[in-house]
Amino acid sequence: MSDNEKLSMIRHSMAHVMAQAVLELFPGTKIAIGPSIENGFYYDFDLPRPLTDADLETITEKMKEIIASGVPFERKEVSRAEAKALFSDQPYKLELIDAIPEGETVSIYTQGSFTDLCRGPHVESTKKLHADAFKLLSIAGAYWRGNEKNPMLTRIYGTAWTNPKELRLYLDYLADIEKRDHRKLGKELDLFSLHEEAGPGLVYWHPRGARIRQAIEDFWRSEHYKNGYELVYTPHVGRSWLWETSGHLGFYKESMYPPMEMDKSDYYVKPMNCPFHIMIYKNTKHSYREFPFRWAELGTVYRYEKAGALHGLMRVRGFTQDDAHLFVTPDQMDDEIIEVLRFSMFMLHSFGFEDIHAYISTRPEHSVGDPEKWEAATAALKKAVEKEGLKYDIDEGGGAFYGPKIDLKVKDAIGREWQLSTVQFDFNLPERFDLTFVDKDGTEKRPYMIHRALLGSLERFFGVLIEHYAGAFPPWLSPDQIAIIPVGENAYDYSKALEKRLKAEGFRVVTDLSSDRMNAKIRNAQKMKTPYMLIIGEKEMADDLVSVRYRGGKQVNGMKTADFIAEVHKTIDSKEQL
RNA sequence: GCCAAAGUAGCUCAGUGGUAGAGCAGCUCACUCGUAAUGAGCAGGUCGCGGGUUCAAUUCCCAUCUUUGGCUCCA
Repeated sequence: MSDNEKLSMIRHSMAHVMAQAVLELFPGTKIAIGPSIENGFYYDFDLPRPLTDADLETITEKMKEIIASGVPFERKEVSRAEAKALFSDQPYKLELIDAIPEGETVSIYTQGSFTDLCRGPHVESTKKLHADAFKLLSIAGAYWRGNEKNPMLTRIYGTAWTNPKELRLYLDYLADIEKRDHRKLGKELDLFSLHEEAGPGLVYWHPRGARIRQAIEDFWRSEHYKNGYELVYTPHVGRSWLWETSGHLGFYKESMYPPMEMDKSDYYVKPMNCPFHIMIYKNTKHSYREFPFRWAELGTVYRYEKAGALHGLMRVRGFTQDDAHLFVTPDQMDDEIIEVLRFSMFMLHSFGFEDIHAYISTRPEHSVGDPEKWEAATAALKKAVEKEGLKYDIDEGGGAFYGPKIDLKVKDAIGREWQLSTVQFDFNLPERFDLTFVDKDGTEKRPYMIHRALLGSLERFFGVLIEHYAGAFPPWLSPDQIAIIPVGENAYDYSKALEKRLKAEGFRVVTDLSSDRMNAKIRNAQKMKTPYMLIIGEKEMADDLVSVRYRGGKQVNGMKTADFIAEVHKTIDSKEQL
């Protein structure tokens, strides 16, 4: 048996123990399901009253008693009728029994006073569980069988491991996640804010956050020009005609901000940029000779996200997509996709993401467009990921109704996966807007249209970056790259002159002229995770030197200022982390 | 949208049926200091917003907004 199977058995058994504890503490509770999941387990209950965090303690104590009692887990196969009789007062279990396909065995597991309908397997006895290697983590709501039409049950999440050391490691990992939380760091580093009174899900980029965004955007724009893109700008609102034609008013209306009426027309704030880029395309008749078109825009869009779905920078109502639309002829498709993917990988690598996984989604049941085109497009996507040597999974039928796609997910510094890039074919909009070009033979043909975003949205990407770097950005992205710290007042003028000199090099520099002690200034710069701190006093002033304190704590005293400048240039230009 | 919890000073948080408190940040003054917090003082809050109960509500109740953890959703 693999370690994973063993762990999942422990977790599943732990879920049963928890259910027993809950039933003993809260008689009358209806139990639903309780599987093992990644890192732990949960069980869904229909409880006589809501639970509090204090209840988790009580349940934990009860679970420890059950574990200590060392009762065996006993499997028994029963008939459907027996099972129904056993669970006659458990409506969710009855529903589950009815869902078991005819002819499949129905098994139950019993430990102590608790019997559950369960396929198993379980550990032999609660002796095999470790009373100090589990922890109940949270109480949450969850729909019965995941359907929002069904009643909402109370879910208790827990984590369980083979020994206390593993549990501690996992809890440390959770603490690390908390430390990296972009909402917390966003406040501490003064990067951005959200204002409930001014509208939820709308992001305010503070100067320090804006510097990072500026660095990202500058890089993004110059790379797009280098890679054969043109940049465009389009409006933020459009008349209903645009959204009727695109079809968004038909299938996406509930996610759009409501219309504004003006001159007897309805105007909508854009939830996406594509129809606008299409208007540019339609402005003139196109020849195959002009192809391909690659139009990119940092386009700000607004979407109505359900209140409960909002989450820091990760899920917002207004955001800027690093969007581009490619219009290509059928014979350019393969090469273009390869290029997009290569470009995408380059961008992600530039931001320190090395571990990248691709997901290709193919044609769903309900789709628009010629199946042959779907085939060709999907083949182009596969060819591209293979050419790039990317690991990939295929999500059969997981594409949007309008075309197949590749999503790229990156692993961050602590192994969490984030979806960033997406490349999607669109067989819907060219049809709806009747896009054409004149081919070699003089006939009008339909171009292929490809949507792509490399970073996803700047807001979300920013959130991911904050968590990836835990706020300690590589120098090329740091809001302040260098903090000058004069030792005493006599070094103030010199420090100001040095600041000017470093700024002339293009560096982002601050000088701390506050009345704080030098130690406090170092502490403050360190807390802001500034990569370079320059300590300036008599010695440095005398010989045009700097004493460098690096963010990591390393010190190099008496460095020639010119050498320091060269070193910082090198680190910034190479986009290295410090 | 659903279940649950929370909302007190700029931040982190304490507290109470009798109109609020700490630390940090801010401001003022003194100190000018050699690698993660100098000291003293001052100022700062309709206790999320609306309603109800009460002699009295920040505290109890209802409603609402927002946030958090999940669920659903993410074309």
